[in-house]
Order: sequence, then structure tokens, then C-alpha cells
Amino acid sequence: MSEDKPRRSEATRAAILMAARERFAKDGYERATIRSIAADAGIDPAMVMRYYGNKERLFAAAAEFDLRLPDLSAIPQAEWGERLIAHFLWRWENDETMMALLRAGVTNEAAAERMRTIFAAQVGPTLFKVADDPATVPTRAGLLASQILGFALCRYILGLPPVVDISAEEAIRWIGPTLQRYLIG
Amino acid sequence: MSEDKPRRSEATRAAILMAARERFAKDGYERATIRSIAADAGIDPAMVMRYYGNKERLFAAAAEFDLRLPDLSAIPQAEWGERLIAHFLWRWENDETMMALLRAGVTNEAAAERMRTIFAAQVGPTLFKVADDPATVPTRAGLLASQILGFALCRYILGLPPVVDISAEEAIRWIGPTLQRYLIG
DNA sequence: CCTCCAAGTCAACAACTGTTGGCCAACACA
DNA sequence: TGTGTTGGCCAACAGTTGTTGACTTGGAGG
Repeated sequence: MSEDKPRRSEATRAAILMAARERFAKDGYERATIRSIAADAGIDPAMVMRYYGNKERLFAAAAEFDLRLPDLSAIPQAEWGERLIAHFLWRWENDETMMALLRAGVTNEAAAERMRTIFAAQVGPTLFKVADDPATVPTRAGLLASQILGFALCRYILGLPPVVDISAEEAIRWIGPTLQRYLIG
Repeated sequence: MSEDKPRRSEATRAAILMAARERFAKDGYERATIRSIAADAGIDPAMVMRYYGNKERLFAAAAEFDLRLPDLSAIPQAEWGERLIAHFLWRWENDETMMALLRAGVTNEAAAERMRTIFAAQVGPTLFKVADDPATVPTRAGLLASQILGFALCRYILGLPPVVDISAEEAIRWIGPTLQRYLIG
């Protein structure tokens, strides 16, 4: 009545979600069409609507994301910066949800709002737990995000040649100290 | 014959270009429609086609951009980082072409290619002129771009609250040293 | 056997897109 | 006066989009 009990089959439901994440990551929000997502999942476009209602809610479901930030209190303070950039490098290359979120967030306000929420809910608390001066945490978290997102933007989305060519070890050696300074400098 | 001599009126031609830059900056490439641009310019959509041929070429014209990088050899080396971030902050807030380029570059391959070209043609040479070791210039330029673009992304596009709230002076004090290290560290 | 219902397909809708070609008004010049 | 030419508008095209509702299938339960 109040909440309809929709028909469902977990298998195709998951297939839709996977295809959606791929398309949103590759094409962004507007160019990823319901039809292309359905084709990738091997089903009819109408199924996508039946399972997720509309495109906006499909994106919301596909963009559910956990940064899986490490517990900094279990890591020597001197290694925080390097561990963080290494973590994000690995995360970015093994979960296309981040790419979907960033590509969509640049042109779609709802996706941008989602990124802000994830940032506030996951980055903030991680830093607060180990902060000397809580008052500076938001600024430090923001600067952290700016360097990490900027590197990902240049490397995975814009494909700036010199940034693409940087090895993982080099990236850690260059960017680790930057994050370190933003965290405790 | 071979090349048609199109009808033109510099006034409306410029109005179209200005409206296009605004729309591309606000909406990105796919959501900025010829019709909305024409409406902003107060003319008929067909005029846009007559003056610029098609959407892709209109964007190419609207995304013509000069970073106006300062000549580092005329600045004390110790100030390079702060001067650069201050310059970009000012540039970003006074020319929406950068926003148009970034918003479009994230979902449109031609726009991304344009950003790569601008980067290679304007950032590389500026650093080469004052470099000790030319071999490291591309990497340094790439890291520079990652921090600057990342900050702009968080501040002007995603609108992460703590990054939006940072004052210009704070931004210069935090990010200047980062760029300094990427340049000569 | 029949019945029922979830799972899925099909065809169409209205809106919007980039793009095209024909038409009109005004002015320049002979 | 007539004749181009320039700058602009209008209406329509073909294709694509998100979305909807009616139809078909296939298996489980009686």
C-alpha cells in the first residue's frame, strides 16, 4: 500500500548496478543512458526503471561508496601521508565507483552533493580521531582532498601525460610529504 | 568557392561566444545546449550554426585560453610557489573559460585533449626556462597541475565546504609551499 | 489440467537534441 | 527604381532521451 513491494530478482538487479557503475564511470551522468546501461546488462531498458524507479535513483544506488580509510591511530604518525596516498591510489584503480562519482559530480549537482556528504562523513571523522587541534581539522581535510582528487583528476580522467607516467612509488614519494604537511604541518 | 566567405557581424559573433563560455562553464559540454546559448545571446539557434558551424567548433572557439603565466625568471625563486597559486586563484575567479574547460574536459574527450595541449604548450615552457634539471620538468609540471586543478575542483566545482571557506591568504600560505617543493624540492 | 503471478519484452509517448534550408527585412549601390 | 547582399528568423528534420503501460512467458501451486 504505502510502500509497494516490487518484483525483484537479485541477479539482474546486481547486473544492472554493475553496468551502471561502469557507464557512469566512463561517460559521466548525462552521457550514460538508461538504454546503454540496459544493453550492457543484457536486459530491457524498462527493467532498469522497474528496479530503480528513475535515473537519479539508479545513480544514487550506483554511487554508494566507502573510502575504507585506514585507522590512522594504528599507523606511525610519520607514515600517515605516504600510507594515505598509497591507499587512494589502490582504491582508485580497483573500484570504479570513485571515477563514476567524480565524473558525475562535476556536471551534476546531486552527484556533487553526494561527494560532499561522503567527504564530511568519512574524511572528517578519520582526522578528528587523531587530531591535536580539532579546530584546524576541516581545513586540513579539505587540503588533503584537493591534492588527492587533483592527482586522480589529472591521472585518470584528463590523462595529462606526465601525471599518467608517474609510477606508484614516485607518486607516493612526491605526494606523501604534501599530505603529511597538510595533516600535521 | 573552395572556402565560402560567410556573412558575419562581429557584435553578435562576440555575444554568442560570451554566452557559450558562460553556459559551458555552468553546465559542462553536454548540458550546455545550442538553444540555451542562443537564448542567452538573444538570437536564434540557427545563428550559432551559421557563425560556428557546429557545437564542437563553437566549444573550440569558446575554450581558447591563455593561462598568462608570469615569467618566473623575473621573480625571486623563494616566492615562486606563492606567486603561482595567487596567480591561479585570481585567474580562476576572473575568467570563466577555465571553468568551462574543466567542466567539459571531464566528460568530453575533445575538451580533455584541449586541456592537455594548453598544459603542454604553456606550463612546460614556463618551467623549462628556469629549470636546473630539464629531465625532471614534466613530472614537476604535472604535480603542479594536480595540486592547482585539485584545489580549483574542490573550491569552485564540487564546493567542498572547508575548501570554499579558505581565504585567499590562507590558500596561498598552505598551497604555496607545496608548489614550491614540486618546483625545486 | 487450470490458474496465478513474478520476470521480462515490446512499442510507443512526449520532450529535447544538433542541424538544415527556405524565407523575410533592411540596406547599398547602380 | 531595381537588384543584390547581408543578417536574421522560422519551421521542420531525424535521432535520442527518460519514462510508461500493455502484453508475453514460464514455472509453481491448486
